Amino acid sequence: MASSDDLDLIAETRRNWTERGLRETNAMVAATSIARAHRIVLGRINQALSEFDLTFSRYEALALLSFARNNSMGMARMGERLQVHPTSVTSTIDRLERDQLVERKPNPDDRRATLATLTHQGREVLDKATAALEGIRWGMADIADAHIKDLIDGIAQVQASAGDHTED
Amino acid sequence: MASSDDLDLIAETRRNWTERGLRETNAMVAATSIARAHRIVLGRINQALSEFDLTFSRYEALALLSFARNNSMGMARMGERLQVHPTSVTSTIDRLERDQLVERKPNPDDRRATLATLTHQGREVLDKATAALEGIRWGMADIADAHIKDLIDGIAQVQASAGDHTED
DNA sequence: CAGAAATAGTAGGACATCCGACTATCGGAT
DNA sequence: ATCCGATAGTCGGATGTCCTACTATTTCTG
Repeated sequence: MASSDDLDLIAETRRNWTERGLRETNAMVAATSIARAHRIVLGRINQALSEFDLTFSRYEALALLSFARNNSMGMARMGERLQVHPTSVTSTIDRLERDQLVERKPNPDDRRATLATLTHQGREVLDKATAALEGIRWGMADIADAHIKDLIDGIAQVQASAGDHTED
Repeated sequence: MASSDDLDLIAETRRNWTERGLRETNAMVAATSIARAHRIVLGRINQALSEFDLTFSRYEALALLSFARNNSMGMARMGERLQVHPTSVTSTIDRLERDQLVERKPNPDDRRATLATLTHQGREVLDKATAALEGIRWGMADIADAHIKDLIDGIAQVQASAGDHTED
């Protein structure tokens, strides 16, 4: 089974590092595991979304707008909510606007600001894409719900610690 | 504290989706959490590595070569071990070779293949970078070791399930 | 042994992400 | 009222990742 190969891979990596005298092997394994899990899960999700010419980043942006008042939100606020750099928001909205899923509109109260607004077409695509993602359980495949909860708890530790270190 | 803001963010997202009637909210939260944890941890690691003009991807490649016989390995095998696409290996080795941390050498036993070999300079940079990463606990900051172990176990479920679904 | 299938690596293109720099605008302090 | 720092958004550049397509070899098959 390929799954046992994967576990062997990690075990061997840990062994190599331990032989070399590394202290924080658990932290090292966690970091590499997060990177690999990210590639695995994002790969599955993006494949499911490719049918709609979407990526997970763009999907998240659409979903965020769909929860906002008037389906509309300033770009800076989107960056805060999605926890990405402002220039990433620009890039994401560029592509969503190109595909007519989102519109840029000026903010009448602040001429610096731009409001991203979900279009009717954007809403329709979002709903279909959501159904597709539910079908694949957001890339979590056949992992038991109990395991998923443990995973969320573990990652929450990372996210919680992030708030205390963003001010470097 | 910003950390509670982060948790609020997740809680609010979950609430929004639940109101909309989503079934697999745990899977959804897990997927978005992995993506954000990845950005957080990789950001910390890459910042620590920037001092050495390295990124985590390139660091992983150097480390992999350092464990190989003769500090040398075929590119295809590197892709398997790092679990990335062959073209990503080409790109990574390109940059490592540009910085003279790795050399490409022909494989005398197979004229299709190319061996990536760690240079003396690459080994020195790797050792310094490893010390720096230990200093920041591979981006896992002040998370308790017990929590890290739980996180690893949770992610292992994702990786284990990956082997059974790559043949789509 | 000749042709087909598989494998190794690269080239070109699309995206997502970050950083530094830049313009426009807002707001507060003097 | 005016000047200066903070904020909103974009631009250009670098990197990492994937995909498709292509060349060069190797290996299998009939």
